[in-house]
Amino acid sequence: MTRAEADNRDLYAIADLAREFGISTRAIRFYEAKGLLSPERVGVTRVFRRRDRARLILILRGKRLGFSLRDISDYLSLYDADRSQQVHLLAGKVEERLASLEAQLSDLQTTIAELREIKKLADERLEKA
DNA sequence: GTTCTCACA
DNA sequence: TGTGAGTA
Repeated sequence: MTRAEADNRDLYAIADLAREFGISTRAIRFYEAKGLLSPERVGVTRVFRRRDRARLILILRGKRLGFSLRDISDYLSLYDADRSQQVHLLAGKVEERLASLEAQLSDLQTTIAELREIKKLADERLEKA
């Protein structure tokens, strides 16, 4: 199945989505258990529609950007309810995440500078010996 | 192949 | 934030 075909189809088994996105079926069930996904059922078997697939894409993107499942869940739950509140929440979370990353970057730069200084001193001692 | 639950890192 | 194992 090509990506375009996957995009147009409306019914997916859990294994289809796991394969397409390179994640485990366990992870998909885990996201459902956490309330991020709510596939239909045929009997006991999950049936995912385009909507669920779209949500899964958002989940994976959120994870890649470093957001918790809780954050992503909060965001997704506002999709139907209140879109302007959703955008508001997003803006806040993004700002928070940026601040966190910038703090990490700053810490890393401090650590790198310190290590470089140690390296410099060590190299100088080697030259004398 | 799918489901669920429990233990575990 | 998931995985492994056992079950049906």
